Amino acid sequence: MPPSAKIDKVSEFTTHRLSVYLRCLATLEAEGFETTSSKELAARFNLNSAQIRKDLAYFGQFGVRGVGYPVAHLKQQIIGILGLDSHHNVCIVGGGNLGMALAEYDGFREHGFPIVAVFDNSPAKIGTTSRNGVPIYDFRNLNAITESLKIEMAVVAVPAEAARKVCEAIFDAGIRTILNFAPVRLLARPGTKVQSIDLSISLEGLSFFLSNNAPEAGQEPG
Amino acid sequence: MPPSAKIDKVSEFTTHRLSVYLRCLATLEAEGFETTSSKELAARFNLNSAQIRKDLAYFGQFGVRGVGYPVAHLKQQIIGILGLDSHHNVCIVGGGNLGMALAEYDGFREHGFPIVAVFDNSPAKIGTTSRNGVPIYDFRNLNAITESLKIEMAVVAVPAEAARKVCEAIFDAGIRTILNFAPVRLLARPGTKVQSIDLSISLEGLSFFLSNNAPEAGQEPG
DNA sequence: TTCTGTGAATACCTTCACAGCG
DNA sequence: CGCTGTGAAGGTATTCACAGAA
Repeated sequence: MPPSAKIDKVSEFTTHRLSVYLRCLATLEAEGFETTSSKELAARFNLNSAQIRKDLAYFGQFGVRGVGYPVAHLKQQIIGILGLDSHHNVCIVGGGNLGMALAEYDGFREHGFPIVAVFDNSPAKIGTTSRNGVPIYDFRNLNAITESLKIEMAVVAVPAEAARKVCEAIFDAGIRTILNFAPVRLLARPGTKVQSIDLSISLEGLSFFLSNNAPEAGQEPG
Repeated sequence: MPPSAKIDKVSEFTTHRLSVYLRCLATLEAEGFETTSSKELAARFNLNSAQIRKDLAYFGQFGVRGVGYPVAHLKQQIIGILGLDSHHNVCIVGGGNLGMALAEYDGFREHGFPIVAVFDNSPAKIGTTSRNGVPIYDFRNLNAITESLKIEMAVVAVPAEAARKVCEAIFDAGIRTILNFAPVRLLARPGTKVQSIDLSISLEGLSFFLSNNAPEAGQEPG
């Protein structure tokens, strides 16, 4: 069977874990390991070894029974599966506080996602660059610049009110993936994908924890 | 029964959704609505109405059968449940690229999570402030400053290699909640909570999507 | 009647446990 | 033997569907 046969069935949980495995394999490779096992990988984080085997089995038979997985080869396979063998140009939409912060963060580039443009609608900003040299363009030129710079992903960092409209414009420009920081549930069109990172939700989840878990025992309910 | 009786059973999915409901209620209140229903809330995002009723039922009986939920009251209840009726002081550990970007992002403060300190170990940075005036302290003074500034949450923005050690130090200082940006699985101690935001994983998930979903139909497997 | 609150049913994800290959 | 790959079992989250209160 072709390795892509099961690919529709893989959940986001699985693909997220693939990223984690990839990281671990990079470490193992750097440490000189040539082979590893699902058990060893599982021990490195807090995971079940069957989970790892199952995740990998969605994409092919990478292991050798009785032996384990060849580190370098498996790493290369996961890179291929995740599409990380080539760069993906990214733009940031929204040159405000968060947008500029993200534009100036090197982590994107280091992981193969270079930020090639910021889009904003403020005349004061358009034509300038971020501190690390990313040019700020007029959002109205999104379509043309997306094409000329081969942009494949957009990071949405606009206020909540604007997010939905901006999202539509991004899809219209032919960008099919969005990393959304606006506190809004954006709905992907068929053939597109939205991944949301919601700082408020994360913080409020921690706040909930603080409210409902006293520092040291104590509060008996009822 | 006391409203806290079921509180142990609520999953993170539920608390995250509570944040979403809260936002929606704030909008509805601003729009002048006095009452809403699980159906109406469900329609606003893409959710099932039973889900909403169930989520809310963990914490009490806020609705009126045949009528719905009183917007202002429910909003206030959720604020209470999430512990958002008071501020939570936050520190950022790691004054690098991402850490400073986050320190200069106003969103935290606007949502009731003021950033009161950045910790770093670089002598060049210690004693200076971020562009918006957050002081940068020596990480070795974490314990004392945590106490004097009443810090309740830490944002971890250090390189992967340092994250685990930093996490331990944060817990030792008495901070019980961490928002982790380092690409490492951190394990919470009993009585503490770690919430991770992993930009690489999010980006790689989008990359996977791009690799496995052609722009318009086409790739027949097999 | 309308809409909540909730047991039952379903779908999904994870873990177990083992057959089968090297 | 050891470890992978995988069906079966177990958990958890979501959705259905309806009894019951206003």
